[in-house]
Amino acid sequence: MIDKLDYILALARERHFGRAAEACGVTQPTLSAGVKHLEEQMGVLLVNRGSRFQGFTPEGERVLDWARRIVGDTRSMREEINSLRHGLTGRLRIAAIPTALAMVAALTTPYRERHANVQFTIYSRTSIEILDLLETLEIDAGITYLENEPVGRVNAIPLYHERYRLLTSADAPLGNRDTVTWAEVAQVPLCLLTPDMQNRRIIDRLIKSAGGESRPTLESDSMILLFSHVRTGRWASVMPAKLAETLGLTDTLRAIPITEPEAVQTIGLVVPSREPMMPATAALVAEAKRLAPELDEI
Amino acid sequence: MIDKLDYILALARERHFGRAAEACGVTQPTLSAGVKHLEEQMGVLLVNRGSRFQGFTPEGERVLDWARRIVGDTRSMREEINSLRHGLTGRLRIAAIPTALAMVAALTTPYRERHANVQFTIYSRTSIEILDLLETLEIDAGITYLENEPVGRVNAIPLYHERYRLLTSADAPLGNRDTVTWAEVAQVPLCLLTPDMQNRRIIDRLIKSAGGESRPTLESDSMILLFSHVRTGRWASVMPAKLAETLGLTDTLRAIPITEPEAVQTIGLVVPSREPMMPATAALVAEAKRLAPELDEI
DNA sequence: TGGCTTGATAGATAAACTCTATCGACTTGG
DNA sequence: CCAAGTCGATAGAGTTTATCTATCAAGCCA
Repeated sequence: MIDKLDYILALARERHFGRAAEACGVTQPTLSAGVKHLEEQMGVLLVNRGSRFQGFTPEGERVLDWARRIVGDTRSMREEINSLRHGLTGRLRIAAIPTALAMVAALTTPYRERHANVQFTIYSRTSIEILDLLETLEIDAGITYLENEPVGRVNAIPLYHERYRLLTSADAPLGNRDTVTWAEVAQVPLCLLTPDMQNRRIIDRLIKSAGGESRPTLESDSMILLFSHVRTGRWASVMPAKLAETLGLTDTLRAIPITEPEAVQTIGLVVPSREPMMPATAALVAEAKRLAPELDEI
Repeated sequence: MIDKLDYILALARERHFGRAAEACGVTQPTLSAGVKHLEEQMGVLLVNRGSRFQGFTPEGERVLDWARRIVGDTRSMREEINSLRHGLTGRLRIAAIPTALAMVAALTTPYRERHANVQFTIYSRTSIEILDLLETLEIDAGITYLENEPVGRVNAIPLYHERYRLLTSADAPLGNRDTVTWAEVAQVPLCLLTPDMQNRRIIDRLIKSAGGESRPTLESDSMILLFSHVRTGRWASVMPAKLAETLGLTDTLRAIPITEPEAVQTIGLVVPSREPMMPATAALVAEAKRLAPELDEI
């Protein structure tokens, strides 16, 4: 029964019987039979088919919802019982927004001190994707903005505050300043994240509210790429202070506070709001709460 | 897998392999094998055995907790999918405190108008037992006091307010009064519920705070029994106004408001706090919310 | 000790599961 | 319009799992 529920979860992810079967470690006929069996048990078709996968029926969608919960709980149960005997083990799947990636180490490092047998998989995703992945339980935790855009049925633990800096070389325009305004930043050609990133949308909004217009000369979904451009001394960017510090400032590369307004975003850990949590996730939440007070000091 | 979890739930209820097997509709060896299989999967003993059932190990208790959730969700899923096609069906298990039993009909009657295919099982239990049954998901909803004693992880919907009356014959002492005080009530020989009932504890507290002492001449766990005694004209009791009205007042049998203080208890529907609820339970909550405003008018 | 209760075990049978191989419907590119 | 490819369903065989009946061994109580 639980296996079958797992089948349709894979099917929802892969949208393809063959690949879903592979993901479950069974052959395609086995998965097909499993789905069919589930449909017989429920007395209703769950999957629309017509010589290929065509999505789920409304009933199928509801079953999917329950299946995520039931399969997730089953997994949590195993992990909990296992952790009672061998301490925390398993793999923690975390997704973080690109601008927060540099801060993840602050969380994972002390965590690993305590729980050496837990492994991590960390994805770089947009804030919207993170909420989706949390909803479908494909990740155990996310690190993203806690404000601005609605978060769904999740628990949030504030981690630190993101403040913006103009990252530019010292000999570029504005490069000698102690602070700059958003109105001034709006005049500079920038490298920014792509507009599917909330960070970009926030910066666009700030520039716009300062009367400017955001027309970046270069866009990318990779902070590394943006930073490497700025590093040449010929480009500028706007990024969170902590990220700039982590990536490394030099004499010629400056991170200048941007004021008027001094924008502050709260970044936090978000986990699916289900009682009880997986032990490994609960430990991550504990670590986040322990860490939060000192993170803004760094 | 889910079957096996069901086995240990039955085992927890029955505390006996044979009876648990019977409750699950399988033979005892099948249930034994199922439990053993579960223990192998978890890699840890779940049940303490020594030629007979001796309770669960700590790990077993945790698995039980998860099993209630997982099995409950599975059941909820089936019910929901079924209700999408055939409307609400199934059986709603409700437990109510004795003093609220007369009010249950106010909830079940309009419910049944809307959902004719839902069947009811209604238990009379103490408020403490109701919370236990909710915790272990052995009932779908309870009707009990919302105040005084802590309710656990449940959602509560207020239904109505319980006000106390001295139920006595017109020609008995105090029988001609329009109101009486708790101090006066304390002087009268009473028939009351047994002390395991919260209603009794509340009345004891009220009598005590009025300087009296509660020494009922007759105790029972059945309101019917108390009422039938009062009906003879030779006994008196304290019971909620609504209950007295439901049981039927006559010229010679009076329900006299008790004042100083005028004690009011909130009675409400409580359901397990899990998202999402079973559709039949959700409909009961909806009915309760619909009904609550008018119940106090009756 | 002897009878009773309780849960584990053995062996037979039935049911369920999963695989390989193949089919038929549909899509796509030439 | 056809040939090749993709996708999911189906058939049939082999294996595994589940469940039953019958029986056993340990503990309990008189």
